[in-house]
Amino acid sequence: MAGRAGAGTARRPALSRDRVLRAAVGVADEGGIAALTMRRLAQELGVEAMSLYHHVADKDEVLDGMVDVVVGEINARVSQVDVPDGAGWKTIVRGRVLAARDVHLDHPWAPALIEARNTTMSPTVLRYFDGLMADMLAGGLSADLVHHAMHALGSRALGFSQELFEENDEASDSQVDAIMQQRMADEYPHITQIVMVASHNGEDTLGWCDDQFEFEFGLDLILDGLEQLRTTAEGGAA
Amino acid sequence: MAGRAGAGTARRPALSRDRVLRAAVGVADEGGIAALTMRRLAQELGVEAMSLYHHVADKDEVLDGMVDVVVGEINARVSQVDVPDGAGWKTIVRGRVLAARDVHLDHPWAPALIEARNTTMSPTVLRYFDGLMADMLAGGLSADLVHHAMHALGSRALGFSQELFEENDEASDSQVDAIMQQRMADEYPHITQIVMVASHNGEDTLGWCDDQFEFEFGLDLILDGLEQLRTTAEGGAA
DNA sequence: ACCTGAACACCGTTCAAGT
DNA sequence: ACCTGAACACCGTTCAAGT
Repeated sequence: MAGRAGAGTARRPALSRDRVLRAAVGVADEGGIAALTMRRLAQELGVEAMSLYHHVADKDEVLDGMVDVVVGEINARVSQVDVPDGAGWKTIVRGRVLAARDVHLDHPWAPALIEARNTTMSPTVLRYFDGLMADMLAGGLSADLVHHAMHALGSRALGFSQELFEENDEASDSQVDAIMQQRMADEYPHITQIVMVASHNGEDTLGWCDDQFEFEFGLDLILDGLEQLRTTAEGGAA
Repeated sequence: MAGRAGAGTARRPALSRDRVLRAAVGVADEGGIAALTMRRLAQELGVEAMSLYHHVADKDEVLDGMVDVVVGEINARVSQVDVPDGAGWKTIVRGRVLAARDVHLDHPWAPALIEARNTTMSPTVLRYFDGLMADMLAGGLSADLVHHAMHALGSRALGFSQELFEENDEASDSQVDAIMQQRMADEYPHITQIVMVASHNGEDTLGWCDDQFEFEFGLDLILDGLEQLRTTAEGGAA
């Protein structure tokens, strides 16, 4: 239709903030967040590094924008989750949060980035939180309790919890294991005991945690606690 | 006693791994973690940057070491907390965790660093966790439940929770506020409602969260939930 | 208007020397 | 053995110039 090049037809899609951010997410998905340099990002877009600065102020804006892209995906997915008609607030909130968690599985760098920069005030994030709070208020929690609930959930509200026991690739070195295990048993008997029980329950000694189960366990613990506060005193802890 | 210089008397304390790490903590306490460069750290110690590499392999080792220093402080403080004699496991664990939290107040960079690098496997951190698990096991929680409990606590076990609603300095710009508040009320009605209630309860609109209260609220919610699981079915969630 | 090349000020780190 | 100076390979970013 349009005659001038780059009007609507676009031979190569013109550079834009949106395209920059999406490319950044792609780079991070492939190579991790450390692989994301301005030069690498430019290369991905077939352009010189300095061209990026016409669409984003600096790298910080790129990082914030990436969080926005991910939370945007979360919002999209959350709005598709259909809830059983008579579902209680716990079920609804649970569904939202687990949907959010699913998105993070595609972007393993996202949780750390969300925490590192405190991107809480972007419209995308605010929209997500607003929806979550709406569900709780509709469920009969007082405004006060909803406030505390958000704090109690912390990053769980956004679908992740910092895994303090991350997979440690080096740990599978089995020569060290034999010696280490004895050392461990001596010096940290209680950790050892817990690890033993956990590994009897399921997978092997290392990489022994079912992350999905543990996430849901913690989430349910908090939601159940909140429900109990709702039905009794309301507002204060303990 | 010793004749040779640098044996025990030490005119200027010789460079050592320990002195490097302590200096690093000092730099981060003053200027934040971003201020910590190898060159700045060397300068702090009155030495050339490259001298550091005789005591630490690289910057990563410095960062891991800093976490160790902080968790070392936590262990020191935790061991001083005296518990009332007939105290239950909840009180004991609560006391440990809140003592840990106190330490982080001196090192605001530490939580983010602990999460960024997964320093869970250092002896210092393992000792802390072992003690925490010991308290729970002694309190009658099954090994299985202790395992889930650690996951549910997440970073709270180490005395912090990522504040998703961090203080935002810029937000105090009151010219923007008037317009923003209306915008906020329109677009995010539930957030607005919760903020209003919270600000009526105590301090002003912004910086409206009592972090200490919220931390204890979340902690108690989890501990109470665990106690309930202990006294009933044990082991599984929900 | 958008994009570029060269350059600047900074990193962490290596290497060959110094004592 | 410990420490140093110069250098290398990378950053993010600025600036003057191209079209």
